[in-house]
Amino acid sequence: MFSSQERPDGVSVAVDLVIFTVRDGALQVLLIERGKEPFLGGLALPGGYVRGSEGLDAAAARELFEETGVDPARLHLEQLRAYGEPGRDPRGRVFSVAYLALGPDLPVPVAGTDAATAFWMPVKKAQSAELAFDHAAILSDGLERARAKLEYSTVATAFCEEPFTVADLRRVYEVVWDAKLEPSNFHRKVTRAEGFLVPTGRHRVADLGRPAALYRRGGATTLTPPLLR
Amino acid sequence: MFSSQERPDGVSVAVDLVIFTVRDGALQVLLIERGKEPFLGGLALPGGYVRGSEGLDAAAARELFEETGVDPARLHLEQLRAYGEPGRDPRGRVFSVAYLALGPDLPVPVAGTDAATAFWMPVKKAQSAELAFDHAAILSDGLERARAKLEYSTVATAFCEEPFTVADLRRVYEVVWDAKLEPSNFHRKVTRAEGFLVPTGRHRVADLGRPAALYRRGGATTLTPPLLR
DNA sequence: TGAATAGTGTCTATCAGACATTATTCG
DNA sequence: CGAATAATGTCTGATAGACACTATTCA
Repeated sequence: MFSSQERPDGVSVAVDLVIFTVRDGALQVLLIERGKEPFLGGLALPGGYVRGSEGLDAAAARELFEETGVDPARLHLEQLRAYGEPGRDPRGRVFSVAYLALGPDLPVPVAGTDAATAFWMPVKKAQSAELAFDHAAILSDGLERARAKLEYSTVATAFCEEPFTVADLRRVYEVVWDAKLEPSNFHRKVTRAEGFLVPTGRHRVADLGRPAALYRRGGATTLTPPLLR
Repeated sequence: MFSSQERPDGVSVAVDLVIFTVRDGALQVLLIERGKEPFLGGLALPGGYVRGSEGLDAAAARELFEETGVDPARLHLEQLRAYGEPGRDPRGRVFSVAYLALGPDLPVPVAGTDAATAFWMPVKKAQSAELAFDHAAILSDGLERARAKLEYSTVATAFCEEPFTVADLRRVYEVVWDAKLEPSNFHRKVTRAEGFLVPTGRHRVADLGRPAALYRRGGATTLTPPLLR
């Protein structure tokens, strides 16, 4: 049905995941130590081939579950972009569609199906490390996407376990943007933004200081007005 | 080297292009009438298979040139996203990476290499028409990306042939956003935005009214402060 | 001069950051 | 009470939209 010129052979498509969480006061990314060639023993983003019967989103959700054991419904998962430079994978022509996943501090992930070891690493450290394939570029794109989305969307709440406080949310912004934010102005802006936070009416008592009001995620996905960096 | 389970066979990767221009006071998209099955005679976005030796960006640039005869360097070209639902192409497992191209009112495009007929169609009309594959969704995603990017980036100038006037640029915003903008406030904002417009010192005399100052694109890619819809 | 478009100035409500102040809890 | 954090209030400068006004051209 196709000439080989029109429809190139030997092509495969994978998904790679940039999974971020806030942990120990730092933005961390889930990495694996590769259990096979190429880059055996090297650091890489989790991922795998898309199966014949599944779509890209489904493949990303499946890989997410296999690598972390976490229900994908509890995380924010969105497509980042596709990568397809001819030399990006020494095995041949492998296209990769990268996904960005954001979630609360997750249980330490289990070993994946590739018998690879998965673990969290601070993003700053991961950017200095040598990552396999073009994963350094994918990580960089994922970080920039996450930073940008915090401005004009409500995804920052994906990093928070419900219920959460305004200070919890502020620490997410501070860690992702690597910047200090004025607590009182931040409080005013996020509580006034329509559909961002829903008060639970309850409070969380800390070791010190006035108890903070607890919130759940609101229904809005876009943040109006945006919170500018 | 690979088991068939790990690396699925019979997979191909294509690029599809959402090419927008402003023409006759409306946002228009480049469509082709398909010259072969499937969807023979139907309307579709231009596109084609990625070749063995080229990357995604290169494939998009090549297809752009083949469909429009226009030097890709003169257009803004960026990746939109990847599409890969199993049933999206009746020929089999075809992944598509969609690109968004924005350019000034281009010469009427030439027939493509697939012996297909290419032509401009107003976006509103194209959204009512039946498009092949999942191209209606791709067009919709492209339109939303273009609308959003006009807010916080300088890409709107990609629609203007240099040199251009502030009114030319305003008409781009009005057509893409489908909204009227206050001319005087628009003028103030775009001329003050750092790196957006570079004055040429020259003016364009119209049939009527005071001659308008002519500008070229500035070096900035992000628009600060953003122009909100 | 009148019509039309370009460009500037002005007014006001709103919103940002900065920071003071009050509220609530624990030790 | 003192320390610490949460939450509200206040002040000021910047900006947005609305719109008046001036500038420049052609017929």
